Order: sequence, then C-alpha cells, then structure tokens
Amino acid sequence: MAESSCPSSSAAAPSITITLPDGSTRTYGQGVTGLEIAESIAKSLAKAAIAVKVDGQQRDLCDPIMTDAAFEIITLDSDEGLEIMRHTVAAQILACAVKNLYPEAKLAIGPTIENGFYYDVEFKEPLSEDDLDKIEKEMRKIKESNAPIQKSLNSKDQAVKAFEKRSEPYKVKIIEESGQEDNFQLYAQGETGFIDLCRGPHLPSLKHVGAFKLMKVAGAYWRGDQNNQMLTRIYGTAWRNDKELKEYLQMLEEAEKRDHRKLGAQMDLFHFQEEAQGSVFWHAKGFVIYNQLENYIRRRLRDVDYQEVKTPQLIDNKLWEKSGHWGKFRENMFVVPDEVPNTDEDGPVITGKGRLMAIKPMNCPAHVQIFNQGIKSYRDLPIRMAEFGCCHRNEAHGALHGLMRVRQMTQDDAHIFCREDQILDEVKAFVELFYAVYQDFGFTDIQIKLATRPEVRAGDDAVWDRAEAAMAQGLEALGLDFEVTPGEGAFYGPKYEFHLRDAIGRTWQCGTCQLDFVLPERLGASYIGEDGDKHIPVMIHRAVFGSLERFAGILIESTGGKLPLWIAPVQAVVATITGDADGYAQEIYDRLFALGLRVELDTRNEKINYKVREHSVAKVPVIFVVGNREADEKTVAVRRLGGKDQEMMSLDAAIESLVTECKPPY
RNA sequence: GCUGCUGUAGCUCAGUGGUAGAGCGCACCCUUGGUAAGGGUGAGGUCGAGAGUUCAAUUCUCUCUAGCAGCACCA
Repeated sequence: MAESSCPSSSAAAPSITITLPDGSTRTYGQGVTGLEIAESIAKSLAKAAIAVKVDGQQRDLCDPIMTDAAFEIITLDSDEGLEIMRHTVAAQILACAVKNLYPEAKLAIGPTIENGFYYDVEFKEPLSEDDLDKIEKEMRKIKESNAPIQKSLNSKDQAVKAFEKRSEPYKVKIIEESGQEDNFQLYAQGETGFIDLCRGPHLPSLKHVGAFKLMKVAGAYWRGDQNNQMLTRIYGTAWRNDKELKEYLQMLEEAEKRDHRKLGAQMDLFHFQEEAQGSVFWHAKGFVIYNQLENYIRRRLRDVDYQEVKTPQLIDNKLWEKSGHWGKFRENMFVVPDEVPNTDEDGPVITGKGRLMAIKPMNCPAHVQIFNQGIKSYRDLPIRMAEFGCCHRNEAHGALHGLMRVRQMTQDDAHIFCREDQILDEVKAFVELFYAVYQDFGFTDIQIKLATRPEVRAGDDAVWDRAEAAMAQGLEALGLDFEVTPGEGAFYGPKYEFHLRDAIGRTWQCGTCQLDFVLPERLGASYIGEDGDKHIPVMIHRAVFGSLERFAGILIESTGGKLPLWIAPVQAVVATITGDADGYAQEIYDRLFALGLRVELDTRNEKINYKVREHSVAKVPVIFVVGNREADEKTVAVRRLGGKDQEMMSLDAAIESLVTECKPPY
C-alpha cells in the first residue's frame, strides 16, 4: 500500500518559519502543507492555488513542508501555473483518454513544451490526425469529471509493480533506469484507477483545467535515439480559457501567412522542384535579396580585415581523407567519379574505376590549402580568410525545409588562422561584428549557446580549458546571456551557436563560431613563431549569417515579406492614373533607374485602385502615383506600404528622399 | 532516414468507379478611371509517376516520387 504524502499537520510538531514573497513571515507547525498555508492566508487564495514554490522549488499543494522556507503560491495566472496546467492536461487527461480509447496503448513520456505539451505513446495501429477528434472528445469527458488528483509516494518496487500490473513497459523502464530508489511520485485521478508517474507538481483537481486542443500527431523516437522504437507523439496546446486558446490559434494562422515558402511563391522570389530537390531556384527578385545580403556582409568584412577568396567546388577525396571529412562526414557528401562517362547506349555510365572527387560540403580544408602556400610568420597572424562558398550537403530527405534547410547552400564563411593567445580577441571581435550585423536587421530575439567539449574529442584538456574559458569570456565581455550546452561541441573544439526564430517559433542556427585545434594539424598548417620554431595555428570557423539561404528565409519571415527598402526586390513602382501621364511616368522611371534604384513602371490600362492594391499585395514599399495634376506640377503622390495616406512631394524632393532611404545601413 | 498526412488549371481549393469544376491570375475587347479588386468574352488540366483490381481508375490497392508536420541529423 502506498503511503500518503499528505498527512495532516500535527499540532505537537515543532514550528517552522515561512517567508512570503512580500517578505513577511508566519509560523506554522512542521509538516504544514502549502494548501494549509494558503487557507490560513485567504480562502480565495486557497481556491485559486494550484501548486506552491518552496525555496524556489515547485511542489504540490499537499506536500508537507519540513523546514523554514521561502514560500510562494502558484496560481493559473502565472506562466508557471499555466505550465503546470499543461502538464496535467498531458499526463492526466490526454494519457487517460488514450488509455480509455486504446487500452493496449503504452504510455511513454508527456512533458510540456512552449505553448503546450505532447505525449509519446506506442499504439498497436497507426494513429492518424483524424483520430484526434475522438481523443479530444474523450478528454473533454474526463475534464468534466472534475476529478481530484492525488499523489502518493512509492518505493521502487511498488512503482514498478503498479506499472507492470497496467502493462506499461516504458514507465517501468523509466523507473528502473532512473537511478532513484525511493519516493516515486504516482498521481491518481479520482476513483478512475488511472495513474501516471510524474515529477509533478500537478493540479490538485481537473476543475482547474482550461481550454485545450490537440494539434497534430508525428513520430518520435523513444528517448530521442533513432536506433530505438518510434512512438507516436500527440501534440496539444492548452490555455487558461477559450479566449486565450482562440487567440493562440489565430496567432498561428497569422504566422503561417509569413511562411517564407508561401511568400517566396507569392512574391516571385524563388522556387523548388523535384529535379533539384533541396536546392533553390532563385528568381530575379529573390536573387536581389541574396545579392544584397552578400554585398552587405562583404562590406562589413572588408572593414574588419578579412580577405576574400574562392576555392574549388570539386576536390579529390584524398584531401577529404586527410582532413577527416571522409571519415566523419562522408554520408553527407556528394561524390563524383573523375571519369569520362561511357557513351554506349546499353553500357553502364561509369565503370566505378575512376578516382573519386567530392563536391565540397565545407570550405575549411580548401582555405588551409591557401594558408599553406608560402611560409607564414607569427607576424602574419591572424589571417582572416572569407569565402561565399557554395557547399553541397547530402541532407536527409526529411530534414529539408524550404530555404531553411537545403542541400546546396552558400555560407558567409570565413576561417581565422591565429595564435592561441589571439583567440580571445578574435572571438570578441567576431561577436561584436555579429551583433552589429544582427542589429542592422533588427534581430533581437537571439538564442546563444556555448557548446562545450564532447566525450569523444581531440586535443588535450588544458587546451580545451583555455578555449572554453576564452569563448565564455568573449560573450561575457559583451554582457550577453548564453546557455552552455555541455558535450555539444564539435570534436575539434568548442563553438557558439546563434539561433533565430522563424514565423511559427521554430529556431534555426544561423551564426556560428567554432574553435578548431585539429584541422590545421591534419592538413599540415604551420607558422614560424617568435622563437623560430614551427607552430600550428588555431583555426576559427565562423559565419555571421550562417547560410545566405537560411538567413534570407528568416528575414522574409521576420518581416512578413515587407523587406527593408535597401533589400526590397522592387523598391518603388511608378504607377499612372491615366494614359496622359505615361510620358511623365517614364521620365520619373528613367531618373530612378539611372540612380541605380530597383524600380518598375506601371502604365497598364487599369484603375489606380487596382494598381495600388496589386503592388501593395506584392509588398512594394513605395508607390509613386502620377496623373495629370502631377505631370503639370512636376510632383508625385508618394504612397508607402501599409500607409493610409499619400504625400504630395515635388519630384526632385521625392527622388532625393527615396535615394537616401534606399541606402543600406552599412 | 523514420512515423503520419497530402499531391486535381499558373495560384488557392471543390469533386467523382463511366476521362473534371470554382475563385483568383492570364489573353482579348470595352472602360482614361485619383490611392487596396470597373465590366464583358475566352484560353488553360494524360487529376505526381508506374503497376495491379475492374468492362471501365483521377477516384480502390500496391510500389515509387515529391511536398507538409514532427523525430533523428545539422547552417
């Protein structure tokens, strides 16, 4: 029999001091529960309470408090409260509904995620999205029961038995491999017989549950390992009430309109097709964006002492063997035989006897080849070598995603060859450059990760210590918050990852900065030090945008296609109201064109309403509208995207201000 | 690569075991209109590819392929 964790506090118990968030203190008997404290403060508070925080730790309302502690009550109004509610919806309502409808289903895990939750379940038959309605209906039934949720603490043996009895092998595995021996928390739902294993806390009762909706089903590997069984993951979202849920769903709908793949088609920027899976066909308008990005970063790099190079696309696999890519990265490489194809009708196209070449997946080995030409002195370092290198990676089909994940990409790549004592300065300079650039694009929601040494690595620990310290310092020096992801570094060195969000909140790594102690040595890079001896330089792989494709995708989504003037594929349209103004419009167009602006002329036989709407939908930032009046007075009516009114300006002034506005920020 | 879903006109999407429809767009005509859709007429599709079941397949089944969502992997 499980022992209850919710004993009533005994009057004879020694007293403890509870400190409330406002700083006031209260005295209670040892073992007092959060609920009892809440009741002693106010009845309404006890009613709204769903969990508590004891010394910053989330606990259930029924947990006894044994020592002096800082104490806080969690209600649904807080983010924490909402998350607890989502957790309960997953673990108690979704899981229970699944078991009611599919008794043979095996429950795995059901955590919360941003805006919702999921549950991984093994089903006998595949589950499709159509089944979600049925499950959701069952969930509503369960919610309406308003059942209380009771916790019990169990020994390992008791917990294992409870789940073996219910034939839940995943739960048993979790318990057995937890490394924990006692105090397994099982949450039971009223008299239903349903239990779930959970860290908690949970709502004290289902009556606190607000509005929820199941969103989608997908596959997910057990424990995130692709060698394991694939389970069915059911995603859902939950909110305090119907209104919040509706708002969230509407927000998602709006966000989908900003999807770069949708805008790419609507705005005639690029397309993809079967025959070149995962590679972009940039249309004229889209390529403007690409070129603007490239030229912008080129100007930036020039001013911080980078030199630009260009290296071969096809390189003999011998070099890839030497660099280590053949061993570590080959499954992501495209390999071509260096052989004249057989032209016989029936014969095989290639014999397979030719030497193998690989299309480069990265630029780094080629950059070392340039570094290796001639003898380098310590005085030459650092050498910052940049390349807008076009790389091909044979990405898994399921990984491809519009511009965000492609098989042919161009990185704003560079490699810095430096001495170990220069690492900190170089890393700092990079982060400064990175931030200056992202500011120009208005990106502020940037997640920074510092990925540190993995288990399998090259280089000795003293070097790793120094490298990781330098990288942490580089961020700290600029006062930036970052998350350390231990073990996530490359085998050759620690790295920064800079992540940006897309329209629906998925994050994508864009910028990166990686230290490398291995490649220069493998490829024989060296410099003559002050001491006259040969030394191996450190190599820093770094990219600000990451890939131009991905960055363009993120930019399109973050702006909803309303690109800043300097990047906009069409900066202005000159549109006529009547055919009488065609000559004047042409004159304006010619002047803007001569000034290097990207401008279009619209003298079509359409009403001005129609033209304005069409160019607005196409997200052209500025429309110069001209009719007879403007032609007579040498003026233009300037209409800006999203604006309600137009501004009458003299032609000269309008052109001058447009030219100024179209200037890049750098 | 794995799991599930989807593939019909340039785009968005209906629809059917008897070889297809709408809106937008496009072309032509009328309209010269003052800031987010003026009117008329017309042209467009081997219904993703292949195989099977059937008298008959765009529709049912299988395989392949691509896309979407997620997982794994990664800029």
